[in-house]
Order: sequence, then structure tokens, then C-alpha cells
Amino acid sequence: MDTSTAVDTLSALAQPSRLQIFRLLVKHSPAGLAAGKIADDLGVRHNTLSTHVAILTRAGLLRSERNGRSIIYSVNPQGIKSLLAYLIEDCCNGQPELCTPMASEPKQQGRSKRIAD
Amino acid sequence: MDTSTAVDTLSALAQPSRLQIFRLLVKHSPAGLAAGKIADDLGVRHNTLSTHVAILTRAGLLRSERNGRSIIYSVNPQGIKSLLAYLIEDCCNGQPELCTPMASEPKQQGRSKRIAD
DNA sequence: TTGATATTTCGATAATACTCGACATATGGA
DNA sequence: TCCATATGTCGAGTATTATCGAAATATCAA
Repeated sequence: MDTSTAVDTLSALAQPSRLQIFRLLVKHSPAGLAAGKIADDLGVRHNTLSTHVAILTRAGLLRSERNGRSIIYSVNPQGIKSLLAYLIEDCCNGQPELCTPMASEPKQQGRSKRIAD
Repeated sequence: MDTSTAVDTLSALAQPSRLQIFRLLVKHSPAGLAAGKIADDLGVRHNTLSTHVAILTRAGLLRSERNGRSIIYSVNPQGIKSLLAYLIEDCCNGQPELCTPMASEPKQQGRSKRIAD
């Protein structure tokens, strides 16, 4: 992943509604959710949501599939994988111990349990 | 890390100059670089760079230390660690195999080719 | 076909972000 | 002290982004 793509991907997630959309779809992965259902769940107008999911899709983070009148959006695993790989390679360049997040974040050792905000 | 903090951290990195600054400082971790040296290396005006590193610092990604007349900026490992932990927990919620970038993306694989920067 | 539902596109407005020059602050040395 | 160096802050101009209502497109069913 090059720098320009990384900026696009980071920008896609760097917006409250879009990060919420992504989180919601992670919870519903791999089935996905219809655009209207996402909008209703998050309290976003349908046309605004449409532009947000378009940005996330263009960044490679989501994929879509039509199902009758609905369009189902779901997480594209490769997208977030690529971003994480880029960040990890970026920040561990030479210092692997600098960022191994698995072992850090001492808050809660359970790893995976996380209450929504 | 809550959603709002995550957006701030992602926003800090979602800008070409700031991502370059971060990458440069990763290469020079843990020693760090003086603000003026960063600006010269990247071809950014000194006052513009100052605002960029302030944003990165406020996001917890960098830390600074005065050395004579210079101010040395360096990577704050905890910052990127926290972001990675958030993303990994976020995108693996329920599907751990969805995003384990360590094992995937061995070197480079064709996903959305794009013109280099 | 018509009508209802689901989503997207368009155009405008408002808010935010980026960059710059000018000026201010802080440090070290003569 | 005064001066040069290094960095930060301020305010303005420009560009980008977010959001909305309205209209357009797509699908299904009667």
C-alpha cells in the first residue's frame, strides 16, 4: 500500500459516522446490512449514509451486493487487513517491539470483550 | 480507546504531510528529529510543520523534548499501539480470522493498484 | 403499465481543514 | 545586554468536506 492509498483509507475511517458504520458492519460480518438499516440504526439520513458508504467502498473497506431492492454492505476484510499491515510495517520499521498492540493496552486482558460507547 | 479518540488519531494520520512526518520519525525512532530538520527533509514550511506536529502530538502519536534551541519530536509508541489495538479489536470482533494482517500480505499483493506518490 | 420501496445523485450551504506571511516567544552565545 | 537561531501562534485566504432537500434511478408487485 502506498502513502496516497493509506491516506485515503485513513480518511475514510477518520469521520465519526463512517467509523460507526464500519464498526456496525464488523459486528454484522460477514452477512452485512442493507443501506437503509444502517442509516436507521445510526440515525443518519439515507442520502448522507449513501455518500459515506460510497467513500468507505471506494477506500476498499466495504463491498456491496444488491439484494432485491436493497443493497447489502459488508466489510471487505482485505481492506482493513491492508491498512493494518501498512501501519504495522510503518511503525515497526526497525523496532518490532515498538508496536505489537496484541500485548499492550493493559486495561483489559480479556481481549475481545469491549462495551460500545 | 473510545470512538472519538479513534477519530482524532485517524484524522491525525489521514493527511499526506502528517503521515510522512510520522513515517520519517518511525525511521528515526527512538532518537527523534528536530522540528526544523523534519521540515527541511519533507519540504514543508516551518510554521506549517509546527501545526502538523502539534496535531500529531495532541493525538498521542508523537512526543517532544527540548534540546537547546531545538525541539526533538519522536514517536510515542503507546499512541500507535493504542490505535492498532483499537482497530484490531474493532475489526476482529467475533471473526478473529477476518483481520490478522501479521500472517497475510506477505510482501505485496495485488489489491487496488494505484499510481505511486 | 402504475405505485410503493430502496438507494443514489445533484446542487447548494455550512463547517472544517490546510497553508501562508507576519509576528511572537524561547534559547544560546558574543 | 543584543543578536541570531529555532519554534510556535495568530489571522486571513483558499480548499476540502459534511449535510441537507429535491430529484433521479432501480427493483418489485399488483
